[in-house]
Amino acid sequence: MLASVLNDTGRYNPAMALVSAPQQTHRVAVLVVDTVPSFEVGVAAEVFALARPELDVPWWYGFALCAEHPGPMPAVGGYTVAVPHGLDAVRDAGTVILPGCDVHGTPSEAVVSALRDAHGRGARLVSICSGAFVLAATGLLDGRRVATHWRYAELLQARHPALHVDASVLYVDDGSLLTSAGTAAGIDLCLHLVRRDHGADIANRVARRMVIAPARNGGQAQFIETPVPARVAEATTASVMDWAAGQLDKPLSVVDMARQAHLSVRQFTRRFRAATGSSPARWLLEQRVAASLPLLERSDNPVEQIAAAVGFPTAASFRRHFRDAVGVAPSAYRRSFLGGP
DNA sequence: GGGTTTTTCCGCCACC
DNA sequence: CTGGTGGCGGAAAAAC
Repeated sequence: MLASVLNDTGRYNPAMALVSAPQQTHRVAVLVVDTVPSFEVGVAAEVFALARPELDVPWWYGFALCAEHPGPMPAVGGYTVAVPHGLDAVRDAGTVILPGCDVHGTPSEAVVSALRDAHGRGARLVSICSGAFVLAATGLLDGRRVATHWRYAELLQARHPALHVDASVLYVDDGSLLTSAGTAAGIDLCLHLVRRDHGADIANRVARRMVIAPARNGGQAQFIETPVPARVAEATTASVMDWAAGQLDKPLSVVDMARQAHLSVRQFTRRFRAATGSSPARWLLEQRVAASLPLLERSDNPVEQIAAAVGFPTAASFRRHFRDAVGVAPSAYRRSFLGGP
């Protein structure tokens, strides 16, 4: 195990970064404008720069860390990063990531025009946290829904009144312009890009290797996908998921969901997997367990009653699946809340 | 726990 | 030929 972990740490070679992905759309440039935000740059490097020989994909990303003036730059944490690339990397990239920066800074004209040019060429512009301030300076976000860190939402809105700043979502996918909330939401957004490029299955495997949840708890409500022409599989699946999530108290089966989608069970299962990377029954089970958590925490209804309320056929099967998913029995879980510190 | 029945999943193939 | 679709059957999982 240890050996495989060590082998997996993939060396980053700046000289190779821009040639390892043959096509422009596969190149990711991370553009820093002042102090290097260690965590966010690290997230992008982890998702896009790490070698992933275990995945059976036709291509993976090229990666370039860049700044207007390449060379040593201070990083959060008190060390120095030798930024290897200049704005050329932005011109060559299909995806440009703007990690957090000083919200009181003003991006230079060179940076702004490099970003506008990249977007004009069809590149995706992606911000994490306060990176939205740099993106907003280009004017490209005007009239659009935008995510940023909740601490900066008001400031961003005040400075760019034409934006619709939404502080309640993890990220917003507006096709070629994507914005995300505070630091860790950058992980969600980077995985979302992988999902768009390679499908849910590959994205889930990347998430698993990063040892994080493939999609954050709470389902659709926490992120918004605007106009992007949603793929058929995602549209049908999403509406059935909404429908099913609204009546978890009933013992719905995969057959019921397929009927709701007006598809054969076979075809529905196929689309569901294409859209989510999981199977309908597994997803239903996860939803039921997730729905039981607040009931256990906030009510003292008997476990049997909660089992029925979230659609388990019997309390025995609820206990079994709860233990599988959470690690402890429902009663023990509740006790840990009542006892509380 | 252990055995039986039912449900789910997925490769495969035939059909537009 | 390509690509979406539906059904079959057996393995695996869940329910009982």
